[in-house]
Amino acid sequence: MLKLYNSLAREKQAFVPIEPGRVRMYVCGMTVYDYCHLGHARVLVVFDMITRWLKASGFEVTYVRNVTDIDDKIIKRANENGEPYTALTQRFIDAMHADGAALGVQAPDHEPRATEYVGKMLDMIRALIERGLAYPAPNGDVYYAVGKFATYGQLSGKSLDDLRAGERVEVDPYKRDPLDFVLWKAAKPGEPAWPSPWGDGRPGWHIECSAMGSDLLGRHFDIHGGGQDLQFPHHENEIAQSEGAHGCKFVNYWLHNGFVRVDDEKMSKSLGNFFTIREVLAKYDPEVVRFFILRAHYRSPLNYSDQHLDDAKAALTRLYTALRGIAAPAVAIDWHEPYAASFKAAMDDDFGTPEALAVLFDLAAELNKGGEPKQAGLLKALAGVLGLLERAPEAFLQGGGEEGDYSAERIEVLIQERLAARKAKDFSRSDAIRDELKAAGIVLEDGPQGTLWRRE
RNA sequence: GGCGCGGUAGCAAAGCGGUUAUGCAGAGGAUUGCAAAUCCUUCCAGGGCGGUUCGACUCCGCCCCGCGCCUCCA
Repeated sequence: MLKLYNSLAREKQAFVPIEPGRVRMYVCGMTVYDYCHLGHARVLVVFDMITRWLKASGFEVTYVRNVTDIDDKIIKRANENGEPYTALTQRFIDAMHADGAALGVQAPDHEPRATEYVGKMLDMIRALIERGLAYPAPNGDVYYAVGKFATYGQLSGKSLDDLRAGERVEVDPYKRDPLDFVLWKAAKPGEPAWPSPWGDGRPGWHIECSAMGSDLLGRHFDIHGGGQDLQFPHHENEIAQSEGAHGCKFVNYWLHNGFVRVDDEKMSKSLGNFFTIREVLAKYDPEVVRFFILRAHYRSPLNYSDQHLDDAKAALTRLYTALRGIAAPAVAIDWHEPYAASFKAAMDDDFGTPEALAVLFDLAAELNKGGEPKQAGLLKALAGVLGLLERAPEAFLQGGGEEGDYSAERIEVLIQERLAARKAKDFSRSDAIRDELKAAGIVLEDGPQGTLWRRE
């Protein structure tokens, strides 16, 4: 039985889908005005892992991850670059897809873009006004009247009074309550705009997810996810909009992943302490990055540093090393088999990937003691559920690092030369060859089946 | 100020009221021409103070420290 931590209830709960056997999940994706950083990588990988586990558990999953392709920062960046905002967003959507694919992230079933849903958003805003939950202001903006939504604050555990006490934003004079948020933003001259009953403008940020979620998954669906920083105000406002406009429960389970940190501080655009996925992939194998992310529990903070990536690489190397030289058969997982059962128990407990990975290491140790090929198949199958160990071991072990002056062919030639030297008991020559390769980051390992090599 | 999360061995990171987490690093041994990989053995824990309990890293309270949200943010 899958249990997951529901931010709305602030506790782990048994997962019961609305429709038996089916899961409908929405995750807030990226605002596309720059390259994705590691924090974005975490959202991509974590919810990919969650989707894979739901599917492995037998659910049919509909996974929606949106793209915010219109907002202030996009307009600003496009103006700075002197290009149409659509050119900017398309470029970074393409980059995001490339980064995600590198990290082994499967494409969501739907990837709606905000600009495609302006009509649906206007419908919702209209409904909110009719229900007395929103009001147009004289400046052409439309605001949500937070005080009219009785349960506002349910997700973030904040009361309106507390929020007012902590208010530190300049108050918009057109808002009836400083905490009211914008649904529709009047366009300034020259800005991208769509026609509306309240004048030309563009949607506020929060309304897009309400509109896209209900359109693709229905007004009431199972899981809504995103980074912890979206819990308030974004997700709180989504609830107010969706439940306000539709008059029914919006989402049953809210999932929030923890931050990636640098020097114990949140990695973020505003702090400027971020590393893009591409920067990291220039130094580390994408699977190492994926492993690094899954090695921590999805709700825990994850500190980024080269040392931690090096650790992840060493750990992943151990798994691939265990599989080396074994013809692993394709195995259909029997979830009653002891290792598989432990793995499942870990994953069913709020997606406990650290413990699930520990099971893989136990299996690898078993394999190293002379286990059967079937166990190698099981190791690959279980790891595959997490999107790991899907390559041939040699491809991982020999693929890392820079090729430099040593191609695989050149290394083979040197190995043969060393072999001949060893046969002739010319150990100084054979050691010289190994030292030469070692200096280039290539390790030789003599075994019963001959000499194997890998890049460090 | 309000609300919330966390402090585990050298580093990273989990579960668990009593039994080896796991990976890397360290020590000893096996193996190896030498190595590497692997195996065996082993060292190193649970911020502080109280409480509950036969027994707490695990539950409760207080304190200290760190972090997050309350403003765009994954």
